[in-house]
Amino acid sequence: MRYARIPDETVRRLPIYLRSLSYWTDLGRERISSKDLAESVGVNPWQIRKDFSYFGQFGAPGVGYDIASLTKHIKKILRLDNDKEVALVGVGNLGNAVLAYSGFDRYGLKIAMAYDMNPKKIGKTVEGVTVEDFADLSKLPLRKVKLAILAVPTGIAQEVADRLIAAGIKGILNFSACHLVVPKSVKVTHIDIAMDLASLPYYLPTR
Amino acid sequence: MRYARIPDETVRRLPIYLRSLSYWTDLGRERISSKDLAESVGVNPWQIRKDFSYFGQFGAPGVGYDIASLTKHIKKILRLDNDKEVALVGVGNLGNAVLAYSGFDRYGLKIAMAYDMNPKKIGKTVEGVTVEDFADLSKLPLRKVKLAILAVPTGIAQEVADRLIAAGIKGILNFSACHLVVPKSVKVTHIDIAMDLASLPYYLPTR
DNA sequence: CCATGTGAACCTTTTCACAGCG
DNA sequence: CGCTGTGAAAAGGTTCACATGG
Repeated sequence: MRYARIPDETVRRLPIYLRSLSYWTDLGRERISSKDLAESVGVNPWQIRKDFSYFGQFGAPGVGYDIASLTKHIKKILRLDNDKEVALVGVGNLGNAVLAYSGFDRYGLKIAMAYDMNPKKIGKTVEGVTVEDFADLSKLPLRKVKLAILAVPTGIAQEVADRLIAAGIKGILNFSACHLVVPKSVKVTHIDIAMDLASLPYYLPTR
Repeated sequence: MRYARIPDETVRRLPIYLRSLSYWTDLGRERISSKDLAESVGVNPWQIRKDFSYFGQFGAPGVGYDIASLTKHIKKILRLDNDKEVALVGVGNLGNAVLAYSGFDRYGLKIAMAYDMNPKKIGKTVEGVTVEDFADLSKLPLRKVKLAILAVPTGIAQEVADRLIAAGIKGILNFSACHLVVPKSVKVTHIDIAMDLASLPYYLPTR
């Protein structure tokens, strides 16, 4: 069943594997078994083997997976093989945290530009990125950026999203507390910190 | 099938409904149909009706749902009916953003204390919360806090998680880039910004 | 008549068991 | 013999169609 449709859940897990593989690479390891990889990411070994089976044969039976080639292949599947620039919109508290975050390199992702509407912020350089005027969003197509991180107040999120899409953005990581209405050709991933926290109490022991 | 085991996916969606309901409440609306609610959160009407059916009968056929009583009931299901205090560990860029985030009230959640190991930060007050010494984590049980947000560097995340659990924490929102190993009685929700961004390119149009 | 509640069908994902290969 | 790859079974979730009730 090689290269058949890959389940969404598998796609969601691939970056997790990638993160762990980069960890093992840093430690100088060359091969890893589904069992060891499973343990380090917190899933079952057969889940991992099944996931990898969707995109061909990889491991050597009796030996395991070659970390370097597995990494390369997962990156290709996820289209992370070429470095990608990402635009950040909204340089408030959260935007600053995103700019300071160091975990993007591993995936070949780079926050290459930042936008804000506050005149006091425009022109300043944060973490090596100069904050540009929100009004210049329309010039985005020139830079061929396809991904954006939306870290603006909820009230203007939809409007900003519309403008991002008009500027050619095809993938949005949305931090604001609202559902975005977008064309089918645009993929939105949503992070709502409060919401994630809100589902925890349900799982707390009742006592 | 009332009050039978509620699917995890339904539990995950309940806070989304809650968020939308609070929006409609603010607008002064009293009743809402599954169709309207569905539209405002981006799911199907029958999904919503099915979700609600797990915990009893609510709506009035031909009329819709009473927003106030529905809100109350969802909060009860999620155990958000009593206000809950949350401990934040790690007051770096991300920790600051979490402290400044205003979306917790809606769920009856409140970041009531913050911890850091940096002497320069200890004692300072950020967003009304005074940063305490990391070493005082062990005093946490006295405050009956069950939830914590982990916003520390990846390298020390597991160690800090162990200490949180030792201090009686039962639910952790983990922002660090690693899988936490915890006892079954502890629930961990994981947010990895880079990882969420990393799965977007897969869904980009190939052209 | 309109909108809910739900059994049944359908689809997706996970788990299992084991064949196959170095 | 150890570990991968995979069909098949089981579980979990979504969609549908329609009975029901104000």
